[in-house]
Amino acid sequence: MTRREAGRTTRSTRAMTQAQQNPERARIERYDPASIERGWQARWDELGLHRTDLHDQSKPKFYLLTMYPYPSGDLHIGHWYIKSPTDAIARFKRMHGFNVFFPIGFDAFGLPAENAAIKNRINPRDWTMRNIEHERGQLRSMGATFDWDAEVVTCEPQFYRWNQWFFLQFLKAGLAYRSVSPVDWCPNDGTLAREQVEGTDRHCWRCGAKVEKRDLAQWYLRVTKYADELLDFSGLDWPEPIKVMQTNWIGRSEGGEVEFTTAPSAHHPGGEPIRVFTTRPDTLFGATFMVLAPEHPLVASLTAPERHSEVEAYVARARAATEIERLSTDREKTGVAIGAEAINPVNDERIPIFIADYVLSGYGTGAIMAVPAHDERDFAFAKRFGLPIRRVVAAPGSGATADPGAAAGDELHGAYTAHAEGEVLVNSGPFSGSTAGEGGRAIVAALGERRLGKPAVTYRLRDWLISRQRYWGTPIPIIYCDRCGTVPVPEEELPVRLPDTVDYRGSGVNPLTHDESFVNVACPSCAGPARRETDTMDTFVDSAWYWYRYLSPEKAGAAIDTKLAQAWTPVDQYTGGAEHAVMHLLYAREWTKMLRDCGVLEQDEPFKRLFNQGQILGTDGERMSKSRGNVRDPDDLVRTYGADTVRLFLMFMGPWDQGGPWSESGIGGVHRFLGRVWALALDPHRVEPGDPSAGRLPEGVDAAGAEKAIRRAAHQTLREVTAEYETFRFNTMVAHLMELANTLYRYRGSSVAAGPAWNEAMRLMLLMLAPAAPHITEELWSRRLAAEGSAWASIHAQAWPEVDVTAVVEATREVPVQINGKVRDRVVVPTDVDAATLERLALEAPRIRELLAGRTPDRVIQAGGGRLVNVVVRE
RNA sequence: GCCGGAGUGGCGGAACGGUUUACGCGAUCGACUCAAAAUCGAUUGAGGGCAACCUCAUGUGGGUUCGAAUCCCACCUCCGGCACCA
Repeated sequence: MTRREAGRTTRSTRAMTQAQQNPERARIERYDPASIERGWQARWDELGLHRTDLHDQSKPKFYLLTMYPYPSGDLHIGHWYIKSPTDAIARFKRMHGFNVFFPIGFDAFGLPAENAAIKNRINPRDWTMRNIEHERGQLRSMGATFDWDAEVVTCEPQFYRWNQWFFLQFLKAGLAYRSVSPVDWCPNDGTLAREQVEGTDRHCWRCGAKVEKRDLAQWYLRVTKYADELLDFSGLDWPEPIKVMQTNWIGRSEGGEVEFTTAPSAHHPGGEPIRVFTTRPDTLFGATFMVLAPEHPLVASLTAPERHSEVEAYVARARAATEIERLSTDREKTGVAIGAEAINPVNDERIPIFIADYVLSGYGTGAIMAVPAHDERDFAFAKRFGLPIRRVVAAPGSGATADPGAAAGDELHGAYTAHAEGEVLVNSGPFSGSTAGEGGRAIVAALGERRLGKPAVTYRLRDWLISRQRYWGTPIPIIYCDRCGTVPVPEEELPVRLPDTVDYRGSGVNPLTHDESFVNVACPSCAGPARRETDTMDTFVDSAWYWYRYLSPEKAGAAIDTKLAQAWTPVDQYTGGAEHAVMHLLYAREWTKMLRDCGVLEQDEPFKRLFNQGQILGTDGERMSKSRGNVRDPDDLVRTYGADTVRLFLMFMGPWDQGGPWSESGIGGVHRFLGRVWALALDPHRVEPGDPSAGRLPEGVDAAGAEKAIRRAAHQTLREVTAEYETFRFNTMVAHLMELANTLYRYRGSSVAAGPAWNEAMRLMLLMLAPAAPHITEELWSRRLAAEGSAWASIHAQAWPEVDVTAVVEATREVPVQINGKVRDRVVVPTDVDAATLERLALEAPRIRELLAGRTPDRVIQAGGGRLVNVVVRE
């Protein structure tokens, strides 16, 4: 026992003795979190209570992961909202005998560091490291049981070298590739990351300039390969909304691919195939024009000479327009004819070809057949440009028939897109008259025979663009040589380190591009002069696998200790915000699948169970952010109330998955509750002067009855609270503990106070509260042990208590009696009453007899095995 | 526009189809105190009644049921995501 411990024991023993001898006068010290929390945090650290032996097989493992923070400088109350309940889960699981691994780290690469560096002329690394140091202190002040030995900081070369190594594996496996594509570009600051483009008008976050598109050679990861597999969530216990969002993001769409050909003309020989993707092959006869994306590769060669200037102007305009402008549905359709025609393979009809920005180059084939009668967008375009509209699907009984003249498009006020039962094809040559479903399949089959069409599936999911024109990220390990082309950096030369000195030249341009010592390098293959890739990786790369690195953060020979990964992953429980639904959480799944395909891992999925806590907003209802000035600093709250109160308040506020605007009006109530627990534990005999019934047992209750009631309350609470921890219903968990405290308060100062039942209840109270409020419970636990003369042992190393079912049963219970569904009386009956007796007792209840006034009930219903009786009587 | 989620006291929120409003905040009153704070106790959905009690209330309107905050249909509002994806 340490000196401090010894001192504490003497003090607390003395306080208790005084209280027992002189209940009227004795005053215990008040609950003062500041004087106990630091001490216990240091003690836990010393003892290594939270260091996990990953090789310990004697206990079942539990990998608990919470999303690591970005070190922006200050954690706000929202971070605590995620982390303190998660820590309670860790402690709860440990008390259940699990070997819990609960690591933490820092998502240390990213834009704010560079932004601050440019503004304040400091190195992004120094800025980041200083913030991390500060946040470590904040996280420790919370009293969380993070295993700091496993900490991972992603901007360290020992971490990011493995990003590079993975990239090289992906390159070998054909999962990484380079391609020219349009990226967001700011005229002042150069290329922007996706998150640097703000607002619906898509402006640069730093200078406010309009962002446009530029073609750049970029590195991609071939994640679309996993589209179908990513749609499979079987075996994952994830929130339904996240699964829905990912499913929509992946956007699988089934249809057919149809090959049109270009018609010969004065400037073009024709015969060039143009493939289109459609989900409505049944409407093929209704195609009256074709639209290509402005970026479609055939646009230049197909455009008629006299149309060139107009087409080029349109393409340039489409390129400059912001994406939102382009994609906005309420904007009027624009486009130009390119002076060429396509031939529809089903009827050899020649239809004009347009380019229009409502057709996207990145989806399907970048070309569509336009069926204005059955597609709203095509309809709007046709109306605008005066193009024919031909109806080819008719609802039964609509009057439209196979007769071509009967269904002129002019009659339509909008596209007919509904799918009515039994709708049939019209104006569709040999397919007219068949139902839409059959006809569609028959059309695809007919085209298939001529090799002009086939069933096809497309996805909205795109490959992952990982190139960022930024300094503060993982350098992409590639060298460009004039003689050898694109050469990967040899694995043994990893890591490609970020240079320590950074010269921003006062602008946002990637400083790596003008760092000669970084850029100039000898080609690994021919030793001639070559240049390094200066792009770095998206920071979502780091978070796509960081939890594997926690298992062996120092390991030098490999990214992941595969043995430990096999034993410890997938993660059993992941907690974090839903804002990462389709970014981080999807990238993480993709990365694990890519690692599996490269033979690094065996598992298919990273996170078995996921929980999304709600988001704490500012008092203004907006997202908390420094720039809005609405962040709440947890340090202040901890100074005022102590970490236990803050932790408990965050759990008590409301359902964990809900969040909402920050309001601390109730925090005093939670603090008061802990003060009451403190008083119950240390001063059970006190008689409050303000309570007329204080110090006496409730009317008509003897000591034995009181003890029984106390035990019942304690064990009932234990039953509820255990279930609530398991299902993360922390708000009602706290409420139940408050109720138990209220119950005990009724017996405070009475003859049963500090008696056997009371002591048992207090023991359970402390154990139940321990995961949520670890400091106060540890303090009271240690005093309790000292008072008993037992050796100290941490409350957090205790086993979770068992419910004594015999304590919970009651001899009698109260049953509400309803007449026609309205409660009119209650009867007290033996717990084991049979249905017939219950009915008789219910009908004999005074109010019931009075209200029935001699009438015979039509029915008597007993609900829930006799928990309620409803007497039905007709008026 | 499409896809999710949510609407319960003055407020945060409880409630396996079965006693609506647990727990907490706030408010009012009382005890302790010279006083205040802290602490302790009581009351607190709305309306009516001296009372015991009665009536009405879970966004709106219907429905199913002995019984609906809960299930079904239609609508309104708020929050989140996607947004011309052929």
